Amino acid sequence: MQLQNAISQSISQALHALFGITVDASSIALQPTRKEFAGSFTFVTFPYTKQVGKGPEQIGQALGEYLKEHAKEIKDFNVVKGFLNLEVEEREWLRLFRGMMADATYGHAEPSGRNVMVEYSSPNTNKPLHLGHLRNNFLGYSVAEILKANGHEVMKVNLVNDRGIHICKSMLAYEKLGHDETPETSGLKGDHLVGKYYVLFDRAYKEQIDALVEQGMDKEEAKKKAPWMLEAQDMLLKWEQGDAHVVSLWKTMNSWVYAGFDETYRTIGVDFDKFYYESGTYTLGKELVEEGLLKEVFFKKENGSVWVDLTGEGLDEKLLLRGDGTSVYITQDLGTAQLKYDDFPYDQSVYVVADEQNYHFQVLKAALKKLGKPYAEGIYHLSYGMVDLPSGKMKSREGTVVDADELVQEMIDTARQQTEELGKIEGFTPEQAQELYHTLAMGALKYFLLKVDPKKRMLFNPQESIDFRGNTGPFVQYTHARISAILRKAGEMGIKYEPASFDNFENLHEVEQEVITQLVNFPAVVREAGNLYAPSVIANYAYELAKAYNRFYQEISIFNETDEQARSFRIALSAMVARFVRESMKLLGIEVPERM
RNA sequence: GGCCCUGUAGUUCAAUGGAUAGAAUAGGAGUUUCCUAAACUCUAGAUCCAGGUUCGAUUCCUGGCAGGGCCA
Repeated sequence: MQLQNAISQSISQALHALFGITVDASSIALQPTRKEFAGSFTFVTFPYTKQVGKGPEQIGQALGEYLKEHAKEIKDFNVVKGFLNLEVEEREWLRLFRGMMADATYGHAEPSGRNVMVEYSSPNTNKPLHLGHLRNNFLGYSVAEILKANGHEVMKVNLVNDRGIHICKSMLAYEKLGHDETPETSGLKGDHLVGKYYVLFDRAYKEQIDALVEQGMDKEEAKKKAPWMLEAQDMLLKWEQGDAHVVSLWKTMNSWVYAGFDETYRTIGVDFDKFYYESGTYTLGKELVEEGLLKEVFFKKENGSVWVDLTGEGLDEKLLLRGDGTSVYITQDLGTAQLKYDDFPYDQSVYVVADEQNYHFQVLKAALKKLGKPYAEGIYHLSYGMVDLPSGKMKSREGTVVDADELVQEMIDTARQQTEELGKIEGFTPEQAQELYHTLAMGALKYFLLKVDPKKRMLFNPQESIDFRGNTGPFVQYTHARISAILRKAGEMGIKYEPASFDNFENLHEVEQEVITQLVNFPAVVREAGNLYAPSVIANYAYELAKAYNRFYQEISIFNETDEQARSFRIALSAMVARFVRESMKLLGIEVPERM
């Protein structure tokens, strides 16, 4: 990065010296040179033709000559149309390379002094996690890691949706049909056990609706009048009144679910600094509504309901509190935003929530702004699209969901099968092999879900989507394993590769320079990923780096090299690639194996 | 009906307004006495449509079309 800044500076000077125009160096953008042309960085001259009063080629030529003469970093140049391609001196690449070797925190920003809260996962407690939750969890965890690397203080929180009609449905079905079965007696993971009763409720509920419709009732009416629905609603009421029996059942069933979630979270490698529970937050927000009325930014309608007028913001009028004084979703979200801010005064609050809530978050942010809350501006909805299956949309009630636990297990089985077919587990203990399968499975899955722009819907094909070849997690992991083998061998042979061991080395191969170019990009990539909340930027980088290295690995021999300086340099280069691959993958929540 | 998001090779994904639109996979042709072939090399194949802004548009604007979502 310092290299690009230096070159931009030189171009700025050249523009002034040659043409007498003043262009700030920070506004001079360089782009990577396309690989069919010689050079590393390209400066586009088209935008300056009017100011300078010369043609794009002329400007390029003049700039190139000036830079070759005056800028010590520039070795040579060529001009193609309005594109000035600049070649960088080899010793400059090596200087940069030595610089990153000496800097253990290369790519990590200094502490920013900013607090960022990242809320993600936020499951319902009536059923187990599915594929869509995995996208959420991986995104949230990765974004948190990326923000940390950008120097922010990060708090990861999980707002568990542990109350409401949905959990009452599971509870009711359990009371009717459960026969006191427990995770222990059934052998089912707690969240799956509770999920089973959610499905059973739905099945019975549908039958009851059908029966009522057959008796001549209107379908909408039947949905409201079905006996189990009435009972579930009654149960919710009792829960709110603190009924001992209902609360006790609720606690028991939730504890099963939490045990199940804990296990899944551990398996997929995500964690949280703090949990919030909706049962503790659902009454919040009413004070803020009152505050809004006092400040006259909210208003009351005749029936007593409270609204906010957001038509000035391009939104609608939005209900904040019902006429009978009961909350709607947005009410508690207002209160929870305040609670979170009181707990951890944040500059940014990231909500990792599916894109069906886009409108909801616009309203939340706008309403908090109306209230004049200092934290409103920092609210950011990290919206992501659904994960579709080849058969279409996942629907939990129709049983077309991909269960998270099952999917992870299938991935592990696939990893085992592939590894065994390739005969790659010689010398592994059974425990090591198991660990490797898990690492590969999670690497494939996380990489697959994170390499895509979050806001796009994505397609998941269980048969085809998870590959271990090409642009995949295991490809990147494989690169790390290869390098690990090289470093082990270097260790066995007692070969040193600290900077002093290649002091006089200077003849860089093209592929070696390519690799260094990728390495140099690392800090800018981390920053960009942080600014955009985009793990995909990191994933693409890790892939490009691994690919550049594999090309190098294929073309250039390390241990057959007779020049000791060159050999040491190549080992050092490999070690640096391994380091950035490891760090990039860590930002995605993916581990890398020493061998595979 | 109003608002929001998305449309790129057969398929799954890339591309701060820049060059001949990149990858992967599937297809075709190769690379193994040499550090791990889960790799590498070559080949063929795409911007939903119509306008506009610009030296230059996959990208920005307008209007369609298609898919998805939200609000009544």
